[in-house]
Amino acid sequence: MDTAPPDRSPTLDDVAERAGVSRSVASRAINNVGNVSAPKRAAVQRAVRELGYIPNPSARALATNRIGAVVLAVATDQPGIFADAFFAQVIYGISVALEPTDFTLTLVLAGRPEGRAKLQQIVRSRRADGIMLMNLHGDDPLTKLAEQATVPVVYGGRPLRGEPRWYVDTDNRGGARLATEHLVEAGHRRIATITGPLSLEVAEARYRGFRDAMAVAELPAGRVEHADFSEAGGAAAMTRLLQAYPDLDAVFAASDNMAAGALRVLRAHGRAVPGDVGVVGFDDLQTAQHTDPQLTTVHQPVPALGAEMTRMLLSVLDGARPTPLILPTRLVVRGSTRTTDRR
Amino acid sequence: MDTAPPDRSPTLDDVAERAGVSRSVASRAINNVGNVSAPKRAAVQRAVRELGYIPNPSARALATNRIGAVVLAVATDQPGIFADAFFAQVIYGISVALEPTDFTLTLVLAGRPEGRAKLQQIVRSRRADGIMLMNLHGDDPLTKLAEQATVPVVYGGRPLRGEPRWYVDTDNRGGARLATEHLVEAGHRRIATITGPLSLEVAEARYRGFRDAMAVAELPAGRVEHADFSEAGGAAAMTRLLQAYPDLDAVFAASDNMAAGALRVLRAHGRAVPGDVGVVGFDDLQTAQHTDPQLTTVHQPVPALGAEMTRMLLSVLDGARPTPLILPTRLVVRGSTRTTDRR
DNA sequence: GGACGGACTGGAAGCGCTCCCAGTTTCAGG
DNA sequence: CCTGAAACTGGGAGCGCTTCCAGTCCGTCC
Repeated sequence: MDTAPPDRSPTLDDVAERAGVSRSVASRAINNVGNVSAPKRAAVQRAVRELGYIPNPSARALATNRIGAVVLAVATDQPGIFADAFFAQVIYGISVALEPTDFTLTLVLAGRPEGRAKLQQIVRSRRADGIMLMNLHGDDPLTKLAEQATVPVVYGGRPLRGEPRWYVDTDNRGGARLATEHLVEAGHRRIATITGPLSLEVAEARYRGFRDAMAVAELPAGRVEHADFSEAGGAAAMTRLLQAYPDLDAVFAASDNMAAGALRVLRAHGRAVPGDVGVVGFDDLQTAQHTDPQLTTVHQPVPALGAEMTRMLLSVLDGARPTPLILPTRLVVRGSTRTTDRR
Repeated sequence: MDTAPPDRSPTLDDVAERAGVSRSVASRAINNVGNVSAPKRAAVQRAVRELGYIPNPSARALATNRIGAVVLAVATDQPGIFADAFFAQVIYGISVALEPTDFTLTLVLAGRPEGRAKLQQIVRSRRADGIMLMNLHGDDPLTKLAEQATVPVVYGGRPLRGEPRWYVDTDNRGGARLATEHLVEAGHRRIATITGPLSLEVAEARYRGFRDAMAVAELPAGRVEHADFSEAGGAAAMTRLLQAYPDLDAVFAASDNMAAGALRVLRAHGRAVPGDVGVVGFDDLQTAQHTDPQLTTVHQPVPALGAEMTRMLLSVLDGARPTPLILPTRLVVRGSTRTTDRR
């Protein structure tokens, strides 16, 4: 018997020996780089199959300085951000885009200092070939880390200041504008908005889109409360809005969660939706379909966001120099807004 | 000037040279293994600091055959499973538990064949030191993979058949029992249930808990429809239930999403909740608070599930032999059930 | 004072792979 | 039949780290 010892997984040398070629030829055959004659290539492939050979990634990484991993870093310290499906959907998109490749996804929650340190460690020690960075707040120290990184960084959403070289974003401004225009068309005039935290570019952009539409419609855009994208925050903001502007007849909430909170408060105050007050959200997460009435909202392609970030990063790693990408949004009309002008 | 060339990150040799010791001593000092005198240890630490030395993980992995990564594999092919926050919460728990360690989290969606192949690749090539495996269906081929794996596998939830050596689960049966008992105590007698797919142990366990409680209360447990844990599936099942058992006065749905769907159908059929029909869900995800009325449900500690899986895996990697862990559930009473017996 | 044991040390051998480069073979063209 | 270029091959030098082990140094005890 000359079967390989079963307690050790086969190495490239084993493959080479079995195929009757040198290690270099085996390596070249396996990696599909040139200069291997057809018969030897076939012999190597056969040996690989017979031995069940799998290259050792550590050894390969050591030799090539390429790891075969990308990291998704989410810059948040609040568990709440993981309370809805947004990031799950992003991750899903990334995973699908990564499937046909040999890359692996590493996940880092870079909110709290420990997580940041970890990300820094990963980046500095080259445990990943590239970074996807999401949810940066205005003055986030991660921006610096990203700038100094020796591996490419693709942003998901833009940071508040500066324009990174590579990013994928959603058309937040356009979407917010769409939502507001929809309310205007339905005959609403005293439209309020609940924004997200303005230290987030996405919140800022949606607020700007709201003001764009209001300006075009020549309506006052002063009915504003700020919240934190959460249901509770939305509810609190709605309460404040009702107190400050009891005459409001519509609300554009910059997230579905906040819209859900607003809906709850409106019902508690006896305001009918959409009869008395129209409500539009943003995101089109599952939540939007669970509210009563179901939420008219702006759909953004969340898995596509993850997938496109991944594709962009991979193309950069591949030497390409892609341009930033803005994904489209669209309005999904459900039950929380009237579709016809009643006045 | 004899500063290190800036284009190359410092290696262990650089550290050793600067500290005036040999590479071996430097290595031992850095890894805190014995036989290094105090002054040399201090010298090494100083050199590490001054040079900003970070060990190269690939080289270390190659030499030690330990990678410093664990993988979370989610055995699903439906994007829907990522539509709610469940897995996001698990991931959050894992990340937090991993933070104080040097381990990194790799995520694999092992639903579709490509993903499975990838997981297999990762396991066989030792790209990870251990696996956390979730959401196994009854006859999932991954079970085999897990059995053959040379690295430890911790299950999140039990597989339908067999009892793995290491797992963390939620007390699904007890929770379902709690939920059903609650309905019984509120005076309901014609209680139906909407189960999850019974190829999932979790669905099976919750169904069993329901029957447990019904048996104790000496009530018939035949009002049953099966669904897929989703909102739409829950709605469809509710429709079927109403048709088959128009007299039902309560529903235990095995997930919040299905309960939300049930709620929607009940309202459409003019059944008041909780007046005419009491509804209890399971999970206590965010959804449960967004429905109208808010959902009485069984709370399960999802981040803790992730965290405990992680801790268990790490302890196994550390040589310990922990026993399986069942996390407690508790009933959260909200608006979808009456709290007092009205009859 | 010499021998012995324990604490340290550092040279060197890998871990498994890639890739440079020198050498060999092949073959077309003159 | 010879020459030179092109195609292919395989030896070997790393990549940066851990760890075995033989050796050195020291203090101590008889």
